[in-house]
Amino acid sequence: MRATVRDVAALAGVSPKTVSNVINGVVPVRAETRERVESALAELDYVPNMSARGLRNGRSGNIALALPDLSTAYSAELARSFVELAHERGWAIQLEQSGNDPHREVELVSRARTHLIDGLILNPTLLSKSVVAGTAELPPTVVIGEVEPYGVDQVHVDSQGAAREMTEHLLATGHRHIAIMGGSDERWRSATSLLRMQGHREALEAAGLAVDPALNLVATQWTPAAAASELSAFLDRLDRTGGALPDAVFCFTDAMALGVLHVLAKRGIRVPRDMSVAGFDDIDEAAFAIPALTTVGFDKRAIADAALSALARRIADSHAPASDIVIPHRLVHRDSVAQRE
Amino acid sequence: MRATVRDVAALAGVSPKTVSNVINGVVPVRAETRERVESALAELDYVPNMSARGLRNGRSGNIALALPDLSTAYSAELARSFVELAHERGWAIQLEQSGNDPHREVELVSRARTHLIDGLILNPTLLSKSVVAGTAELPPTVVIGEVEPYGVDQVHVDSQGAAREMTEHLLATGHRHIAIMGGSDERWRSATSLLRMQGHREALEAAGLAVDPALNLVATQWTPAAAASELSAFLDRLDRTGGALPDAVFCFTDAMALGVLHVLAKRGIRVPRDMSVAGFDDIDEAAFAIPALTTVGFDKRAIADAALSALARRIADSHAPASDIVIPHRLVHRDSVAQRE
DNA sequence: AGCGAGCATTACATCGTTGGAATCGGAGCG
DNA sequence: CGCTCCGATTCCAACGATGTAATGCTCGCT
Repeated sequence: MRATVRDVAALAGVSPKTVSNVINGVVPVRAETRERVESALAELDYVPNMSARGLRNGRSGNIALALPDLSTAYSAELARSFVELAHERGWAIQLEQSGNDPHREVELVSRARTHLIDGLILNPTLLSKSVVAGTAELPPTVVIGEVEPYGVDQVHVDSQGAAREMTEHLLATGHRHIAIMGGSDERWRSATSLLRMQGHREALEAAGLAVDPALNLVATQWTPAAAASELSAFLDRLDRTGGALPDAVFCFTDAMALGVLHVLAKRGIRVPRDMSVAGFDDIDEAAFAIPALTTVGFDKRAIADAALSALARRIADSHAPASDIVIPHRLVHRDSVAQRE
Repeated sequence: MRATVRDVAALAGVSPKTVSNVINGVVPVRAETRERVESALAELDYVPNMSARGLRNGRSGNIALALPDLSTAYSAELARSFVELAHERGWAIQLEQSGNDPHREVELVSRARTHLIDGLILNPTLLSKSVVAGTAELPPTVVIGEVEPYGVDQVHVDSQGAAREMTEHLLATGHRHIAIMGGSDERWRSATSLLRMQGHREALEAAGLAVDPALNLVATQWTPAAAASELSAFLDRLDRTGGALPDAVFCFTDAMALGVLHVLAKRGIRVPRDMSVAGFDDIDEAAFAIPALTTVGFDKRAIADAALSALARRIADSHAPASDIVIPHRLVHRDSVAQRE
């Protein structure tokens, strides 16, 4: 059996509480006593029982990380940073998947209590104001990504600004017919998508160009497969109608850009010579795409760090004002965008 | 505050234990009483406190999933399946990263007890027999991947057989100088790598060919970046010495294949015309590589399912004989391997 | 030596749940 | 009518850690 504080106390010749004091280090303990206890701890290989500790002080040491689709590279990179940084703070990460299912998002928020969660980090795609507001008792929650501000702590990049910059860059390099992959329409919409569309539109309008709705490609999932199939359908449509190719595709995630690059390569459309492609996220694979992907980069570790800090603050003081932390981004210039004549 | 069994009991006019009996359903409860309790449960929106339950009966409902590198696509896909399937069994997944650090692997195994873990699913790269054997009290553990059999439940694909088949396929399509990416040598080794090398060697020898150690490319991490840099160094070496290009590269993971494809594209070495490339894992991105990657596919969901079943069995009966489940694989033929005349 | 101050340590109770033993109530039997 | 028996329910204790209040100890000062 595992050693308990009682065992350690007996071995060190002190009371259980003194052992607890040594471990937690808040109450002062005489140096000599501490030493005895510590060697007893080591000898018995004591590991605290988190259930008991959690029961006593209401903390489990677990926080949930809920991501929309765990199988994407972006999720993986984010999860990695979270696990590493949470560890440094003595937290373990419980992984949850929200899917693109709004019911699941609601359930996660309301049922988070089931599994000993001290806090919840949520990356919603669809979560709307009412969902969170409607829940009486929310666990301490930090939202990654951009949603309507509803008084919850948020950490995110400036999607709108970044999209505007990328489109400005495409315009500056001579592109005039820029398709977007991952747009929203009446069939499918997400907060992130809308913001990136908005930034894109702003850049176009500032340049005196109109938004062409035919160039808004909607992917119901932000995966390579969905993007590939959407782009194929689009190109087929162009073939039939004899429409002109766009000179660039701005993909709202790198994952979709990979699907786009694949389809273009397969059809003999050369990137960037015939068409430029830009992404968003700067996932590890982006640098190894063919050609290397020009994209919007930001520090995923910084997101995790900021989110965990915000969560720690929220747990400590549930009435603190909601924070809204913006993680800086930058355009990462690689080889998939070329200067047009 | 959250409602407790006491609150529910008071509302239903019964004792706490009766409430517990209703919830757990092992001890018979009169239908009329059960109804009263159940409506009280619903009214108070009772959620059991898992810390207390865990303290009482030693179960937390959490299992740990420890993967070597969480940022890879393969890890992400696996994690996704695990999270989904674990949920169906009422478990939550706690994510851990073992890195390629053997100390960390040891620590995970021995310290797993810290965080209320009912079981551990471990995907070791380096874990050796002694590590697990040396630990006095192992939590119920299932190993994903192939390691020396040391009496622990295992779930894995037949790496050796799959590698042999892939090399046979490359030989059958006329390749004669096959480099491997992800091999082991005195500097770096992993069980998986050694098995795949072994399968590769068997195929070569069966065809009467010798293994050329110069074609064994070692990547200290199985990432696109490491593979790209290793391949670049190799090609530079060939340039200097005027050696002949291999006609194929068999990458021991798809992630590395992506790095390899990128380097080849950048150097103008056409795939598959000048050189074939094969992978292993069939990650989602493999179908969207340029060209689409020929690889070894297997059902990641089946791995998760088998591992969870094995773990459930192990938790129920810690003395059950160790199982060794082999997940079937298949060659997935795409466009990165061509017939050499 | 005596006394209080102040720090180190202990005893006890408690967190919420659930095994196990004890108890209660009602049905069945002599 | 009383007794047994059995199923349903209750009571009690325990899981392990820790906050609180009480106690013990040492030291310095007179």
